[in-house]
Amino acid sequence: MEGKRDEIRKGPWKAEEDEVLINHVKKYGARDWSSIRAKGLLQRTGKSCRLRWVNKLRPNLKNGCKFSVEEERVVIELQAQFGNKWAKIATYLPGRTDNDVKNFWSSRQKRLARILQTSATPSSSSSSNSKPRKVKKEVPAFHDVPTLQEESSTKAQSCSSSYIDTPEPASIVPLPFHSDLVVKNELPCYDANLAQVETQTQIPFPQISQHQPELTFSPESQELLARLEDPFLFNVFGAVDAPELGAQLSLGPPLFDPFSSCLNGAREVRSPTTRGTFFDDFPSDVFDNIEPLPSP
DNA sequence: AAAACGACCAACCGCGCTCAT
DNA sequence: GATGAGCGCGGTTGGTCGTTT
Repeated sequence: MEGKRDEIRKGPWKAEEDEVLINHVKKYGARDWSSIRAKGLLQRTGKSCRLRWVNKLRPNLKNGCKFSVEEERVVIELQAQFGNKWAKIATYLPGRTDNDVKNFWSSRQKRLARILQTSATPSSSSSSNSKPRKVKKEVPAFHDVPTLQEESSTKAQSCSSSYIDTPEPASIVPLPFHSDLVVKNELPCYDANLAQVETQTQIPFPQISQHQPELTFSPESQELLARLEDPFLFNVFGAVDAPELGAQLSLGPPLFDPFSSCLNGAREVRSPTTRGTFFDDFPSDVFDNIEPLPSP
């Protein structure tokens, strides 16, 4: 009874709770989180309230938007520089939270790891045929590449970031290998902020060329780079799934404006001649020359 | 049609820092 | 200077949804 009142509520937030929290922030600002519970407004810890506000309720969040290619590149570069300082990295990505960045990076790492693991798996292992499905499933992971934003159609409703100003929806046509195109440096806040950090002057991606020794990669990325030397392979990966690799090899620009696809909910129509089918036709033993990664 | 699997995301937890007392 | 509350951050977990077989 009385204990119930003091009970701290956990789990998913209800709309009513959100409303209370928003009202509190309107009145008192985004602080005094603990007072929310002290006042009996919510049975949530201050910590939980703050998290909810920061990650979901704050204005101008890009909830439901996939990371764009540009954003992904920013994350990769900044991660190489700062390490897992997600909050810091998030400050360079308007509308993104540290949680977003963290989740994104985590997913990406898993994906990369799986790709590499698959590619490093000797074809002999497939002789067992124990898990044919696995192999089949791994390959398409590559042509997840241009479709980072694909699912945005299902979840993108609130991509109303203040800085996103996309006049017209970009036509979502995969342009697989336009490596001659130059990535436009359109990161809104990125440059301005980067200017404060000396070592970040290299970040605008167009300058990334085939040999750019000053580029700093995380040890992990360097390891990946060291193990994957087939440039053609990287081209297939494209600029998204292994952008740090792609950057090194001067891969192409973003394939389309992800924000647009996010905003209009359009779903990318994959050309039959994109990387996807490319990999389908790829000889399975092409990866045989890639050494397996040591277990981390 | 259903099971298996992977991707993604929201939320929690623990630790460390800051600041007021 | 010591201490405790509040807060921020990074790591982790669990649930949901979509895809593949």
